[in-house]
Amino acid sequence: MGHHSCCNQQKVKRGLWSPEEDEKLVRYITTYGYGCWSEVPQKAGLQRCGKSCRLRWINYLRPDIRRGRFTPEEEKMIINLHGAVGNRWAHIASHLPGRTDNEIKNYWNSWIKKKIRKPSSNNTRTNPNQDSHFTTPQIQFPYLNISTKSPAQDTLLPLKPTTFMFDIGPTTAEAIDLTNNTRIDHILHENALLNQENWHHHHQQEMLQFTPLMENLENLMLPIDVQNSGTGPISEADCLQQRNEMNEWIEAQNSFSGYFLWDQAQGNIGGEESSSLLASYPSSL
DNA sequence: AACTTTGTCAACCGCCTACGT
DNA sequence: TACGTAGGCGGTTGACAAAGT
Repeated sequence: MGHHSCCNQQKVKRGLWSPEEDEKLVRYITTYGYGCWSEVPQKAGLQRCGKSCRLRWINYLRPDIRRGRFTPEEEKMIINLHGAVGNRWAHIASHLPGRTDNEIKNYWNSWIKKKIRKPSSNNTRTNPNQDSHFTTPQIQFPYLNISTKSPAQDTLLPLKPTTFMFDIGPTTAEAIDLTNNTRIDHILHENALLNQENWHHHHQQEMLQFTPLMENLENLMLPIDVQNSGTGPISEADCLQQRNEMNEWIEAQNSFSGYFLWDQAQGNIGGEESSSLLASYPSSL
C-alpha cells in the first residue's frame, strides 16, 4: 500500500542509489541501451522498479548531463521561459542542454523561497507583478489579436493559426545569429515538423525574435496567419516562403533588440481569443 | 559544543496520456 | 469499448548538509 503501481514487487529497493547500483545501471544501459525500462531492473540485476532506473539515468547518470551552478544566461532563460509557459519544467529543460527538469524545478523552488523570504530587497525589476509569481511583464497588443477562429473550430481543426513560432531550441539566445540564415532555416524546419506531428504540444510558446516594430509585425504576421489558418500541416514550401519573407523583413530592419515570447494560446484558455506578448529577452521594453 | 533552523536536491508519489490487447 | 501497462510529468517529501543560535 502506498507504493507506486510499478513497484509492487516485494523486494524493491528505494531511496538513494548506491555507487554499486549506479555502476550496474550505467553498465547495462551503455551496453544494451534502454528500450523498455520495466525490463531494465531485472536484466541489470537491480532491485529497483523500472521507473526508478529511468529517473536515475535521466537525472543523474546519463553522460550528457550538465552539473553545477546555472550560468546567468541559463537563469535568464529559465526566468523568461517560466514567464511564458509556467511550471512546465520539462519544456523549459528542453531549452537548456544537459539540464534536467528536476534540476530546474529545484532551482526555481529554492529561488522562489529566497524571494519570498526577502521581499523586494535587491529587486531591480520594475514590474510589481513579478514578485507574486515571477511572470515576466505582460504587455497586451490588442491589435495583434489575429486569431479569428471560434472555440468550436479550435477543437475541430488540428492546426492553430501558426503565427511564427520561433522556438530558440537547444541553444541559448546568444547563439542565435540573425545574420546567419542557417539558424532561421533550422527554426522554420522545426516549425514545419511541429506543425505536422506535434503542434498541440508546443503551441503555447511562440517566439518572435525580431525588433518590436509593431506595425511591421502586424504587416508580417497577418497575411501568413490567414494563409495558414486551419489549412492543415504546413509544408516545407510554405516554410521556405515564410523564411524568405522573414529574411526580407529582417534585412529591412536596422537593429535587433531581442526576441519575444509570444503566447497565443493564453487567451484561448479563458474562452476569449487574444494574444499577448509575455516577455522580452534580452532587451527591455 | 550542542542544538535548531534553513537550504539543497535526489527520489518518490500519483496523475495523466499513449498505446496495445 | 474497456482495460492494463509503460513512461512522462509536476508536486512533494525527506535525508543530509550548512548555517545560525
